Parts: sequence; structure tokens; C-alpha cells
Amino acid sequence: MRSVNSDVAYEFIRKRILNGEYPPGHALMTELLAKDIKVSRTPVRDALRKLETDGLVAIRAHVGASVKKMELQEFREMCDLRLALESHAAGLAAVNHSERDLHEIEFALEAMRRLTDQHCASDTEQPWLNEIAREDVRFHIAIMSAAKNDLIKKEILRLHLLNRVVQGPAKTPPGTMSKPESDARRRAVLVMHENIYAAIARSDATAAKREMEFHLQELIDHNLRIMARAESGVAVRELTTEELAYGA
Amino acid sequence: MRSVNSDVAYEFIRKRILNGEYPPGHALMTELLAKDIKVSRTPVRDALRKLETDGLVAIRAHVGASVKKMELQEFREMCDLRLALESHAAGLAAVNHSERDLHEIEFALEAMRRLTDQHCASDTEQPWLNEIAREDVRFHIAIMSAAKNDLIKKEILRLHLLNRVVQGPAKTPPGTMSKPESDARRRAVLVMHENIYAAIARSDATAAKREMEFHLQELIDHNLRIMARAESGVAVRELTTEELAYGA
DNA sequence: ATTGTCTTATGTGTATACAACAGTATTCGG
DNA sequence: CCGAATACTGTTGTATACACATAAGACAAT
Repeated sequence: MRSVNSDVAYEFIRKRILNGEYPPGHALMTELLAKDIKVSRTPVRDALRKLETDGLVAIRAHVGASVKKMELQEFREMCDLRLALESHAAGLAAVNHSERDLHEIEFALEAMRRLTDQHCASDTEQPWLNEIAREDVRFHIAIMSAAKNDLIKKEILRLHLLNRVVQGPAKTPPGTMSKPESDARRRAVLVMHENIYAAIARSDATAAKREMEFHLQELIDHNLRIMARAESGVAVRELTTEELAYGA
Repeated sequence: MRSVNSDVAYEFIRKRILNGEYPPGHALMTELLAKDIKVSRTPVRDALRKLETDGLVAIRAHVGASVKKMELQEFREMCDLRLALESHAAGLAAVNHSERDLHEIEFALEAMRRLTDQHCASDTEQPWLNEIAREDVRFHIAIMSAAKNDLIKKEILRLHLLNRVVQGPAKTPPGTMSKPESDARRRAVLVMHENIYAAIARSDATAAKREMEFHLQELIDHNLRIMARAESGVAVRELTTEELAYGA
């Protein structure tokens, strides 16, 4: 399959879910979507099926499709899955990386270092946050690519996106942390990234794995704390095209 | 979706792929399948899509579906993915297991021990092999269940099945190893299982993970050796219903 | 003989009409 | 006034007819 119309329907719906335009729980009715996309119901159904396997959509027979709403338990499991995969991949990256991969990782790290400095120096918070986040994912993706295992990489990218959707709405309500707190954490993240990079650069698989595990565990704990604190608050931001692509 | 007809089509095709009735590369034409299953093409297409996401079927636009044929490279990647997940799960099992889980694991281990003894004592090989294989997967599945992470469990079960399909046809051409060699390996596997069990029983996550990693690495190396040796040879066996279920 | 192009046929992708089901409102009996 | 059975509405699941892309085969030209 993977024909033109199925694809446009897929991209159409996917994009809106990732934007938060279709929030978790939102009903996705084939007829309505078909009218919006200007195709028939058939490719829409195909698209919904595919989105289901991406984990973005839940489908119940004779009831319909809706944007996936994740329970805390499932979120925990997903985090753990990501921890397992991404730390393993870090270990692989330490062994399998090429020079080019290493440069790519270093590049993302360097960009993040610069942005973090700018951010901590400045009083206002917002402007740099998105850019930091972008370099953050670039760093992680570069490592996945260096691991030279496309299956694992694909799976991790899937989980990254799922992560976005589930915590997109609950995204750090501004003012949850004080500026010094927030700055301290940013620097801590940077240090962890540097440790991971160092381990990979010296081809130390065990250390790379350990450092990545540590980093992600911290991240998960942080996220769970945030989620627990604020169960409400709806602040979504647009995703860049490159983030939406995820086939990079 | 997940309506009646889509499901019957899904099960129908899936079963035959897992049996080897539809060998890797075999073309799956919607019209033909629809006639066999006695439904229309629509649910057949749905089923094929789902099978594609299971990794059992490959679909190319305007060309059609066929049973997935795995390249060696991809097989390697899959093995590595399984290694990452299953060893992580073993670590989780060490921490999260209940008494009941432990009994279940021990039960499978004990059965395998008994069968291995019988097998090594006997001259003929065939009769016990299937039973040993069954208890082997029971052992592994019991550990996945004990890990208390359904997402990871589901993913691992998926990989197990994929494994079957890809190496089902290339399944150990009889007489590849001598009896003493084969017996020695069987005992070695048993020892590894016992080590894994022991580590889980004493809640030693690190050791459980390490032992599982070791076990799987050995298994992977063994399989790759077999696959390399015999690129031909078609010997398939029927799967039991419980193995086909995999939602256990 | 070989290569290139055209034709044709097979099977996919899409649209639409129809049937079946779930959830909800409504009516009837107590 | 309330509960349960029932009819209704809307949305899904299924079948089928049609449009279109791909691949294979025939034929001609070099």
C-alpha cells in the first residue's frame, strides 16, 4: 500500500496530533477526516491503522478511533523501554561510531553548550528553550545513528514522539521551577551529555551505557515529578518540520 | 477497527506464515486470499497492514504484499534489539517478581532440566526437541511476565515470533552437529538458564541482566553460525496453538 | 541476437453504497 | 416518578465497482 492518498491522510492526521491540535482523547471520525483531507474514508482508515501501530491512536471496534491517552502506568513502562533501548544504543555507538558520527554528536553538544550559557546569562527564559530542546534531541538522535542499528533507532524515535504527545499538554507549566533551580538543572543535563559524549569518543561502551542510563533515569524522574505536580495546564507549541519528519 | 472479519483474516494469514505454509518471499495477493478466507478484499488489506507492523509482511505500493524476507544485516539488528530488551527485562524481573512469577519460572526450568536429561540419555534426537524448545520459550516468557512491563513483554514476544519465521526454514538441518556436540550445548543452555534463575531468585538485578545478556549472545552467535552454514534446507514444523497465541 | 518501446493484463488503491453495531433517546409499564 | 425494554441515530465495518500503476510480453528496429 503506502500509496499517495493514504500517505497524505497519514501525514495530515499525524501532524495535527503532534501539534496538539488533536489533543489526547480527541475522537477521530473517518467521515469527518475524509471530508477535511478531501479523500474517501478508505485511505483515512488505513492512516488511522498505521497511526495506531505508531502508538499515537487507539482504535476500538465499532466505536472508533481517538488520539491515544496514556495512563501513568503505561507512561512509566514506555520510559523504561526507552531507557533500555537508548542506553543499549549508546553502548553500541561507542563501538560502532564513525568519525563523521562523532563530529555530528559533538556539534549538537557544542550548540547546546552555547545555548545553555546564553540561557543562564539571560533573565528571560522563553526564547532559548525551544532551541535547547531541539539541540537536545539532535544530540540523542546523532547517538542513535552512530549505533548503526536502524531497527533500534526507529523504535527509539517512535518513543520520543510518543513522549512528546503525552507530555506535550502537560508541558512544564511556566513558573514551576525557580530560575536558579531551572538553570542548575540545565547545567546538570549538559554535564551528563558531556559525560556520554566523552565515553563514546573513547569507545568505552560500558561507560557510555552507564552514563546514558543515568541521564535518562534523571530525565524520567524529572518528568514524572512534573506530571505529578501539574495534571492540568495546556500549552502546546508547533513542531518544526524536521522534528515531524523523524525519519531523519 | 478489530472487527470480526479483519480478525479472522489476520489470524488466517498469520498462522500460515508462522507455520511456514507461506514461506518468506511468498506473494500475498488480496483477491486470492479474500477468496480463500471467504471475505472481501477490504478486511484482507487491513490484516496485511497489521501483519506489516508486526514485521511479518512487507508491502510495496502498487506492487503488493509478501511474506517478509530478512537480510542478514536486519537479522543481526533484530537480535541485538532482542538482546537489549530481554536482558533489561531480566533485570526488572529480579526486582519486580512475585512469588508466583518465581514459581512459574522455576517450573519451566525444572521441566527443561528433566527433558534435557531424557534427551541426552536417549539415542534418538527428534522426540524431545520440540518439547525442550517449548519449555525454553516458556522459561523466557515467564521472565518477561515477571518484569511487570507489558510494553517490553509485547515487543519481545513480537521479536520471538519474527525469529521463528526467519530461521524457521533454515531450522537446524538434522545432522549439522554431532550428538555429543549437541548434547553439550543443551547442557550449557540449561546451566545458563539456571544461572539466570538464581540471579532473579536472589533479586540480583545486575547479575540477572548480565547472565541473560550472556545467554542471548551465545544463542545469537549459535544461530548466526547455523544460518551461515546452511542457506538452504526447508524443514518446518507445526506450531502449537499456545505458541501461536503469543498474547499469553 | 539484442535492445528499446508499446501494449496488455493483472492486481493494487480509491471511492461509494450497504449492512451491522454501539450508544442514546424514548416510550411504555409498574 | 422510575426502570426497563425498545426504537433510533450516527458511525463503523464490509462489499463491490472503478481508476490507475506496475510488470511482463510482443514486436519492431538496430
